[in-house]
Amino acid sequence: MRRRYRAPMAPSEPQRRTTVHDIAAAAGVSRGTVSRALNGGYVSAAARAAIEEAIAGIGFVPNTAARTLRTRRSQAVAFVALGQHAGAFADPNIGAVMLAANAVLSGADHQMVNLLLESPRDTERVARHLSGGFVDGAIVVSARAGDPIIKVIRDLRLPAAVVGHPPDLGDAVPYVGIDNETAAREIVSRLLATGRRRTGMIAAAQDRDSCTDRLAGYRSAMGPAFEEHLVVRVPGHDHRCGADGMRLLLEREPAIDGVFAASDVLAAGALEALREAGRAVPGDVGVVGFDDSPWAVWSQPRLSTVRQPIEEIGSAAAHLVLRQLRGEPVDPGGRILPTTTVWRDSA
Amino acid sequence: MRRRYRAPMAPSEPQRRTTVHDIAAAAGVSRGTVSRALNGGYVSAAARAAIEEAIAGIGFVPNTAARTLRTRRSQAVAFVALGQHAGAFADPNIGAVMLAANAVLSGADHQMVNLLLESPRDTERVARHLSGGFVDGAIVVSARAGDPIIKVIRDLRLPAAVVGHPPDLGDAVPYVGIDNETAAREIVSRLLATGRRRTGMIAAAQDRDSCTDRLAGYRSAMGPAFEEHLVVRVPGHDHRCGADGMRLLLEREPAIDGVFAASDVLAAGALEALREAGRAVPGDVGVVGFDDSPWAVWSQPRLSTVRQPIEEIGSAAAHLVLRQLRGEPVDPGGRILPTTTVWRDSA
DNA sequence: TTGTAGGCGTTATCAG
DNA sequence: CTGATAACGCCTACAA
Repeated sequence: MRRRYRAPMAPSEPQRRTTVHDIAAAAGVSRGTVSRALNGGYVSAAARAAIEEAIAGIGFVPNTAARTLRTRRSQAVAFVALGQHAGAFADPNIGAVMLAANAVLSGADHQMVNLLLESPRDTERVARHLSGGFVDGAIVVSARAGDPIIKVIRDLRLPAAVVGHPPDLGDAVPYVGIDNETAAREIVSRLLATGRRRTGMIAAAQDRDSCTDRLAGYRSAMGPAFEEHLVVRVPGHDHRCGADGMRLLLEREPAIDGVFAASDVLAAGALEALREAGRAVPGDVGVVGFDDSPWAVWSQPRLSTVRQPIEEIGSAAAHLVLRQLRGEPVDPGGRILPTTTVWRDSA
Repeated sequence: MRRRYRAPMAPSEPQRRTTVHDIAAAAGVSRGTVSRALNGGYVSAAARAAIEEAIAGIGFVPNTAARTLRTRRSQAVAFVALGQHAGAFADPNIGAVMLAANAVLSGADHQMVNLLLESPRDTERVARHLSGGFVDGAIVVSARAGDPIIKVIRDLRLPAAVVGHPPDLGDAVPYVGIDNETAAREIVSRLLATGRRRTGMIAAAQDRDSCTDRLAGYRSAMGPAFEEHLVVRVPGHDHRCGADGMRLLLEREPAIDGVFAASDVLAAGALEALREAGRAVPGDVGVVGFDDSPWAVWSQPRLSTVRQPIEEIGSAAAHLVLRQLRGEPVDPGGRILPTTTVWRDSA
């Protein structure tokens, strides 16, 4: 039952909102008293009651901008995601980090604001936001070497924490992450221990520390058996890249019997290519991934992979920022959290 | 090469930042002139040059809080995601909407601020943020009937747009979405046209309009053939729910030869259950999904599904808010964007 | 074209 | 315990 005509909505003129002033007048006290009542200072029971009644009656929400201006604190922390091309927020890892960080910040009564960086134009505007007192601190995820936003944060001395550690990070900003190299070495070693003779790797673009480190771990596990042509590099993290990478690997080394993919989604793509090629997994070829993402459990067969303590990473980053906000000293450098190898059916 | 000892970072005392005042002094002009130079007013070439030099020399970023307080505009728009339990931001649909909205807002030099709502505590704080002049407008995604944040926005008369339309939305907030019912009817009809006799549906929890509408579309396509026991309801959108739902359906109706899943991820789960049960897809059972998400193309076989114009939805929502911000009247009610049926291999 | 001054809504200081 | 009063940093009449 759709109405035939609906008047366009009036151009929204921001209605005047009630202020401390109004509350003070309604309650018959001074603005100072209202402010103290709100922020937990000494206020007589009578005054407090009058103020609460006034607020209940005419409603009141403190103006954030004014409060921020005065106190120099916004009670907000930025969650900055460097999203190149596609959705950084769509990455399940980042989503989980975000959720965990939000929970911690929320508990400390801080608002998490997500800032998405995609274009240079974004960078500039986000830099302005960070500099302009919009937030008290920042958590940065998926930064690459040379990301300008890191420099902005450092110059600003904005309390911050970085998830992962871009090579050029330095000591000015603490970070939290995992030991990608060791984790990769462990799972590859385990794969080799299942009797594989020719094990390759599907590696991703090398502009992020996690990628180089995982490759290093593979190399170290392979030891003298390492051969350059067993490593294919793919541009992105999607299953098509994984499939293409696997096909290339099969071409280069038809006798391949093991594959380490730099992420589960790549491994899932590899499974597809192997299926096409008529190779059995794990019979003919053992496959392992990284991340323990939804792909890992939905794949056929389910992937053996490395689980990162994502939630812990998110909350550690949040705590790192909060600690700085409270003025407590924090050790520079990184917090490395432990990973676990999850052994399933693909190897 | 790890240093053995690193001094803890000094508790960050927010350094004093340079203000218009400083720039004015350095450039030998008044604060008013500096402000005008920044905001495009009449300024002599000489003054402008001096000001720019001063800024280049000592650096300057306008204080957002002060500017917001004065102009009553924050140049920021909230992207509010009602994330129940798990990551709303992990949902690829929401991620894509977000990206598209960000692109539009970014082009209009507005900052998109993501606000994540999970707990009641979040709701309260986010309401405060929206009310407190932190943002000029809001885009709301995945709201359900009765979500308190909608009421907050309505009461505030905050320029906003809702993605999807919770049943109790009313006319105060414009929305943008798709016609779930028609889209569902179309794809189910097409499935039926492949000669299926017993077609069931895996439906999700009914607290969201999209779910009820998709169910309605299925029902309408089925016509007199509709039977209550052919519909199973599952609590969430993950592939396990899909698999469980499919198993239940097989149990209730062993002769089933068609399934409409309310989302691709559910359909993917259904495929798994069908594989277990030894049913061929699409030979024995035809399966269709909804969303055209990554699941659809990675499944074996690839899913026939409904594609939503996600990017258009995101940018339409952003434009809706921007238009209100510019004071232009907008028609209340909804913008319904067209969907397309994507026919692949699963039916 | 430029300088001056008032005020946006809060909180904090300081007398009462 | 409470009430004035002065900032916080910026923009914008208004006057020069």
